[in-house]
Amino acid sequence: MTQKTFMPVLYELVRTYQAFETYSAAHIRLLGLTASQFDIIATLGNTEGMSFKDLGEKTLITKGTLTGVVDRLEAKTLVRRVASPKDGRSQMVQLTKAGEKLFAKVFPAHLCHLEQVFSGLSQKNIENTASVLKQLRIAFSAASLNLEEAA
Amino acid sequence: MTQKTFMPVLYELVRTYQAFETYSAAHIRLLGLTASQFDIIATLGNTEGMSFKDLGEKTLITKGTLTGVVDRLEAKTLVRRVASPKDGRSQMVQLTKAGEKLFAKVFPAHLCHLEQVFSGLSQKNIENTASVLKQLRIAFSAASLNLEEAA
DNA sequence: TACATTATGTACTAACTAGAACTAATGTCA
DNA sequence: TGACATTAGTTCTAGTTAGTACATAATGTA
Repeated sequence: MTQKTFMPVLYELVRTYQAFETYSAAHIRLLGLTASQFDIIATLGNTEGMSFKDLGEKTLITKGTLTGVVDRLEAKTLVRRVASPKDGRSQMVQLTKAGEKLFAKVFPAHLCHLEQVFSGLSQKNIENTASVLKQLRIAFSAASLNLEEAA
Repeated sequence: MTQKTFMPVLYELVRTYQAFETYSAAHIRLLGLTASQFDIIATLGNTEGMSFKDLGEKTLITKGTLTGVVDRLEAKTLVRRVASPKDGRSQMVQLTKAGEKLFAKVFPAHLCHLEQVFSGLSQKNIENTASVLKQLRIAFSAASLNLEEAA
């Protein structure tokens, strides 16, 4: 490991993620949304809405950022904030009628766009890729935990 | 493929990249740099410098962004701009003495930090992960090319 | 119950981001 | 050579990003 044999896998991780992001975001932009806005619409679709906390965990958007993105979606009247009846600190975020309508349009369209990427890959290959990525993700989680414990 | 069986692999790609980014950036911040600044310092280390174009391709930073990041590194006197002798449009970016000194310090330190992630993974696993990621990246490139050709 | 701790969301900052419009320099080709 | 297209880098904009500090509300404990 002293040969830094892990560099190629990090290189590929970053390049592949970037390739996904570029491919995906370009299509989302044509639909009139940013990648973050799409993630939120997609996450809220077919739900009763959820708290900022849950929404942030699902979309990987940190809370400070999420406030701003939801502000802009609210300004477009695609989502609304509703005070949680259970917790006075918590705000629920829900799709509006317009948000649901947009979800019904853009979500399938974007899945279709993504699907084309995988037409040349076997089911087995796809499953295997997900599996090895998960192992790598767990290795990062473990390393992060080690740091916290040391602190 | 109509079952959207590719969703798990995209989920893992995004989560794993995010885990890497969070783990890596937290350490880089302790070293007094941002992730982008580190990428540039690391790319320029042990070179004679390179053009904005080459630097952008290696670091995956687009040119508009790169101007700003280099501005800030220049303000810290870690890099300098030098007009290309061959091409009047082109600027070369080089590490200054201070930049080289910082490179010599932070680059090994960060590699060491990253290395710990891979201590629990076999060499074979690491190589395999890089290989399947590359296949996925190529699938994204091919899909992007299809779009360009259609246009 | 009173106090301390924790959790939720917002405000603010510095920085990054891609894209588009722009300037200046280079390359093409008729 | 002259007109045209392309390329390199800058500028500008709207938006995202993480982190920190903060106000408010909920929870745990004495």
